Amino acid sequence: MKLYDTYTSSIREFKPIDGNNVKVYVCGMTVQDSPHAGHLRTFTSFDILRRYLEYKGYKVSFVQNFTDIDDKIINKSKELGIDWRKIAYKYEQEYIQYAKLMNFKEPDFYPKATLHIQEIIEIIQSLINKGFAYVSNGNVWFDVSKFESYGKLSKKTIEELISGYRIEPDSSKKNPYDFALWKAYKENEPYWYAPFGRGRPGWHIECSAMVITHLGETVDIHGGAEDLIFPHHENEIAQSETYTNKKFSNFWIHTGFLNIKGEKMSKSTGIFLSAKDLLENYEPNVVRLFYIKAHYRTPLDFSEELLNDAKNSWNRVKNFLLEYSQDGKILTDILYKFEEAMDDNLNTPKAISVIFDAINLAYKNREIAIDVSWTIRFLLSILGFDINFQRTSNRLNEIMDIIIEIRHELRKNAQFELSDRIRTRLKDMGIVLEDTKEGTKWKVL
RNA sequence: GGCGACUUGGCCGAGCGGCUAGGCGGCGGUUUGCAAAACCGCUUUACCCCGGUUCGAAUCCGGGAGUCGCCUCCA
Repeated sequence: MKLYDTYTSSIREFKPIDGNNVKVYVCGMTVQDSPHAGHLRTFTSFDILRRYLEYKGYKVSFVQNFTDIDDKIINKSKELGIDWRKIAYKYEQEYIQYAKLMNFKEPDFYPKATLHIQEIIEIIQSLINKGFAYVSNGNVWFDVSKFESYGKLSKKTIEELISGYRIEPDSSKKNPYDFALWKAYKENEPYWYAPFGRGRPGWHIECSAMVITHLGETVDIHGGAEDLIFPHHENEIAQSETYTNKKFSNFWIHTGFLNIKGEKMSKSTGIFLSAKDLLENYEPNVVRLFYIKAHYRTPLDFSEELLNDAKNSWNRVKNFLLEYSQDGKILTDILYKFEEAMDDNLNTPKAISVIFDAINLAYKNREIAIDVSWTIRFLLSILGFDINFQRTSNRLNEIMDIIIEIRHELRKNAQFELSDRIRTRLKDMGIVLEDTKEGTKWKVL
């Protein structure tokens, strides 16, 4: 299996460091606000990475954090007069709610920054002792000039960074590109005691602490969306590798953005679609299909039209699976093509085309349809789709039997107006009737 | 300004030097009481532009144009 690695800017063969065990760390949400559709795209990509690695037989340790302390959370707390912990908890729970809806496989652990303050302090103290960090006005800064390979992930040099620096540097820094490991206490802000003064962790350090605590000094895969390459992941590398003297991650995987009209979806610009709005209007399977119809590294534009395309595509899959819902056997030639696509840096658009090819084939060659359907169900489950959509109560089955029986009488007597009205009304509430030669079939959309 | 990614038919989107990608939409037909679902056919020489390499390039090389991202918080 091959994966694109940002660090080497190349597609490389993936091999776990430790036998069959794969350690994956994904940078999760800073719980400062409700999740939006862009977040869901990113985490869908990593959900599929994780599921596919497991399908390949690896034992995956999957950790995705919550950063539950930062400037925006504190500001919001001040603004609303609500304890910052309550705000963080609220958005954390919101994220988990949507993650469940999206059928993201639950991470082995959801660590939180504020539960790792001791580990953070230990790392910072070590960096100070090693001479890579310095205390200034109660802040602790990482001295970037000391870390030789700074910029190697984002392909930047310190010189370039200086020339491009666009904001007023903090006066307590030696160099404008030094970043905060620890922020000095300010009035009315949360703080913890540390040997170098009370304050709170800067952004970046919490991830290093959580990775090292839960997965170890070197992980197989570290990921996030592409906006994390710089400075977040660059800084994680600098502080972690200085602390451990070991390579921090074997692979760096970054996902493309979800855009709206070509512009990056982002809370700060106001251009975004909330997870709530998205999932109220489209079922999770459709959303998932929409996301993975594009490769995870390419930018993807959001629009109603494209969501509807995905919805119609999904209906084709669903219709096929509902028509052939019996147990069958796995067709290995389809499975092989699917694996070939997925092994190639998770080429989900190609993998989906394998599924549609198989459906087309089955419709033209119905004796294999049951096995094709069975195979597709298997493939969809690897991709994280929830295919148990036939859940209907016995009560509903009985009611539908009665309705269909009555409609049958009506149609026999050519009372089409009435029978059509029943069909239309049911369709409005999401129950579709199909009058076929073999009788009337129904399904819940 | 620096660095990076991208540019494929009406729309989305694979493609990694020769072999129909796939989906959605549209049109016509088969089927149906009408629908739905499905099937068949069509949607005519798709690959940003200009050079080059090659028997052969959407695919490789050079140049140009454009879009987006990162360089500040961001999935």
